[in-house]
Amino acid sequence: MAIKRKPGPVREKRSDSRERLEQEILEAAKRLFAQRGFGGVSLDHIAREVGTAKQNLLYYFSSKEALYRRVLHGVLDVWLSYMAAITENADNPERALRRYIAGKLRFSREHPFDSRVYANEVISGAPLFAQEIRDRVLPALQADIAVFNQWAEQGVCRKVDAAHLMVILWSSTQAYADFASQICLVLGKSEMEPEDFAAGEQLLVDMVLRTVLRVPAQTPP
Amino acid sequence: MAIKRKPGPVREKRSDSRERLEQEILEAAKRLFAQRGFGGVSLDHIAREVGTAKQNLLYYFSSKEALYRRVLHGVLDVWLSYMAAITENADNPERALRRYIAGKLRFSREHPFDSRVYANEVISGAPLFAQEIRDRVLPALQADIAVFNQWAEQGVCRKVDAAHLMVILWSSTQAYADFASQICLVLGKSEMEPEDFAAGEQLLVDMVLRTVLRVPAQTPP
DNA sequence: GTCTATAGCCCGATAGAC
DNA sequence: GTCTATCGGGCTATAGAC
Repeated sequence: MAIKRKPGPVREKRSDSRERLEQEILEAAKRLFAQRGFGGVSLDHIAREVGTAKQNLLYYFSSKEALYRRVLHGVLDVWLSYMAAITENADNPERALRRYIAGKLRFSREHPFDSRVYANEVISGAPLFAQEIRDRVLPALQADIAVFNQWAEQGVCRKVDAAHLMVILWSSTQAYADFASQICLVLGKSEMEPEDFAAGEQLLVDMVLRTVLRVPAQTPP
Repeated sequence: MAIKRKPGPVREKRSDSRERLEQEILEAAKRLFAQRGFGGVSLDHIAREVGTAKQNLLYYFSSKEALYRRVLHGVLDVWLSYMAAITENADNPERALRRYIAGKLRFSREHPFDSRVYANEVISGAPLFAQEIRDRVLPALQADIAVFNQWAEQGVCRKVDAAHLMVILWSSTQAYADFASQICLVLGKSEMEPEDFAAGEQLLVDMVLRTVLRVPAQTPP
């Protein structure tokens, strides 16, 4: 049966398994880079984690740095996918802020390794990442800032320094992933539970709404 | 003159120069560990930075890890020295919070490398540092939390989740050191200036006082 | 696509002259 | 205390058999 040897299905199968292994490599690399940083991880570590040899990693990725860049790129995809709440709810400041904070905290809970890889790279001065941050993160942040300023102009919100508000929102939500080990020590737990994220979210939402909204719309004393 | 050869002065001189070089090594190591993490720095890098050979580093410090531990210990000394504002002003919540935030932001501005070394270590799960955090940071944090709860009991402040408030204060102030490269991109500057720290401080103080104090005591609309 | 083998380099650490 | 020399090992990356 010639059909079995047709390029189509065969290529597809190969491509599928190739893609699956590639994905496994990227996941393992992400976890290790998150924990030890680029310089603290060897291709050998990553290869052992996925049960193959390091030479195979260099078949799928042209170099260690190329692998790291692919990890960074994927991290940014995930990061950005959690950040659209403000522009999507530009007609409703309270809902926009609530959803933005909830989304960023969900990102920290569901993707702690992505968060830490991103943090490591930014702390290092983003040597390999500055351009991608400029091209993909900055436009999103500036759109958010524009929405804040629009709210202030329309008089529906108090005028706040939107750039610094974004810094505070971004860093405090990200802390629940990046600094989890320290938060656990403070809370006296071995790992954070859903109610801890909920408590952080409630406080942060409270702080932001009190500061930004003209009409106090929420929580009891 | 035998006095010149007396052990006292000679030892003191040797000890002084030894201490000076030791301090130079620690400073250079701190800067490099802050930027690249433990695994991303070699003894050679550090030695070149202070103009000596790596073998000399191993004369002053018994191993790379021992050097790193000494850096961490020094970082914690500095970090803690900026954190006493709350317990020192337990009689005046507004002043305590204003000074705490100002102090932590001053730490970020004056000691960005210390801040980043600390952040790197915590992101990695604090493998070498958990004990020292438990022994030195936790007591300070718990004392602060106790002061918050005391304020709430006395009725001078609203009841807030003090642990999560500390997380937000800590992470957002630290962001001005750790994530400076990204904040600069957002602000469109090559480096942050005093007025940027002032703007962040003003917003954060505003948010915290609005949330914590019963009597709105400060800023205009 | 996955193996073995290996080139070529850099690493942390030690030994010993001075 | 600082130097040269060097060990043993791990590193990224390449070459080539299968």
